[in-house]
Amino acid sequence: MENVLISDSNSLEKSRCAICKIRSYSFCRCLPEERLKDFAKISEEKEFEDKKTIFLQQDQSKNLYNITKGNVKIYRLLSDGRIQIIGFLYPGDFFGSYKKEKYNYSAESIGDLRLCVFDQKSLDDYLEKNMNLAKELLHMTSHELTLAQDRMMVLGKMNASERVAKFILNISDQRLRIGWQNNPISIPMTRQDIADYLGLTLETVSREFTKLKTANTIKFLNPKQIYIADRDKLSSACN
Amino acid sequence: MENVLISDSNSLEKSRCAICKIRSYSFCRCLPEERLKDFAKISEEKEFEDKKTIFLQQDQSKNLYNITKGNVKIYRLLSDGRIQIIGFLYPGDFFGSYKKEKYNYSAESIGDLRLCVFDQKSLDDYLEKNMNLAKELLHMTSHELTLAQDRMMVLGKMNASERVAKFILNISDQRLRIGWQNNPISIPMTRQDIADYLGLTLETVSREFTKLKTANTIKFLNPKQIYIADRDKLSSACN
DNA sequence: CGCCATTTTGAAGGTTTTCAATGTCAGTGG
DNA sequence: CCACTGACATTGAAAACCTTCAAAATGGCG
Repeated sequence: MENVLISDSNSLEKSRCAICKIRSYSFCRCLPEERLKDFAKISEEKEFEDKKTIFLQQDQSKNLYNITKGNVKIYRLLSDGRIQIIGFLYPGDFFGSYKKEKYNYSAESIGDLRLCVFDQKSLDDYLEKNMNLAKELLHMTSHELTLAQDRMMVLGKMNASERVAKFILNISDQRLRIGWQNNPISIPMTRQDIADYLGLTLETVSREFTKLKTANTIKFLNPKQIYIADRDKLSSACN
Repeated sequence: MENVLISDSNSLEKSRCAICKIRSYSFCRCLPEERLKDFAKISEEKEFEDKKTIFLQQDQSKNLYNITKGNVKIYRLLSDGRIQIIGFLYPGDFFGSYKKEKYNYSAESIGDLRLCVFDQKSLDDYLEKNMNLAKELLHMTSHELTLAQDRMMVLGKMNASERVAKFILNISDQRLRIGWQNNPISIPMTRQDIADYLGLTLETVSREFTKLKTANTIKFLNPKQIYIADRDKLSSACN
């Protein structure tokens, strides 16, 4: 019975997009309700377990992805194995490539993950008929560029204490952005991941965490759960 | 007589854009010839001397800029005066902000500069009627993001020798991109600027230049003119 | 409860920075 | 014509910060 309702009536059928909880944080928020049904058709949802590769930098790019649940780390490798984590992505974040070329980075799940997968061509065709969506993507990409520039400052000019302090605040802010509590914050990635993100070693990251703990700026509920005890001190610690 | 021709005949009048030498390297390359005349009307060309501020980070953003001649440095400041140069821009490069908010960085001329200045609103309106332009901007912004991610790798994981080697190659590549000779390359910025771009001190940059010179990888025609003697060695030095 | 991965802590070492002095070059004036 | 000036670049030595290598501690999970 329910099957029948879901699969045929126009008025009663709710598309995957219509009931999507993170739509208001995604690029698709710019679409009017009546477009959601056909928009849902140009993507499919996929699930990934922890530490699964979504694509590698050297792969021929075909898709674009939107996170609906979980976290993704995107990273680059140097030929000798050195790694730089470009970013940790959250629900609502968008990644992949618009152009038929190699990807610019590799992408891997952190914890359980759910993604909307778009085909490059299908999305490009859809843009053609939906100027709003093209503009929204431009604004989002432009905003990502801002974040990337922020990270240049961190990686180029900040010392270890400042980097770690800023990292914690960034996580907190990002959680707030998608409507999660921003104080006891969970750190889903390992110390090694944090180090590769901040351009430090895991030992340095650990030492800086300890310093912040000793200064009563933060508390560790456990190694992956941080309570920010003094946000002002944390803010002033990252300049 | 010429004035008359320029100001009235539709068939004979050449718009500023129609005769623009760097159009093929700019976002406006995606416009068909017949659109150039009205496109030229939504921007005006401005000139700047060396070391002139185009805008500051804290300014309310109003404009978008396209370089038609010369170089621009875009940078961010920390409250204690530390500076990070986000990028050195070349003819054909596009900068500014799409949104009515603060700029994300400050911009300053390096040497004599000429810019096409666009009003945010006018360009946005123009996009509405020219999907191509919106897509082109999306692709260019997306490409900039790739470059920014490249720089995260440099700033986060590369040592001083690698950073300087990569810097020289980047300059060389960028010149090639806009059709300039890519071997004796001129370095328009100071050692301090290079240091602030690479997250190093000017002394370290100078020392690394000396090392490359001693290894016969590069030659200095003068402090601002570099001849790449061994491109392979330079390439392998940055990875 | 014990294992194993992860994290923390310790000590030595290295790369880059900092502080200081010297060198170079173009422009200016005697 | 040459010395002087000031901005920029190079070189040197000591110090700082982060890394490296090593060991101990912690915590999650069977």
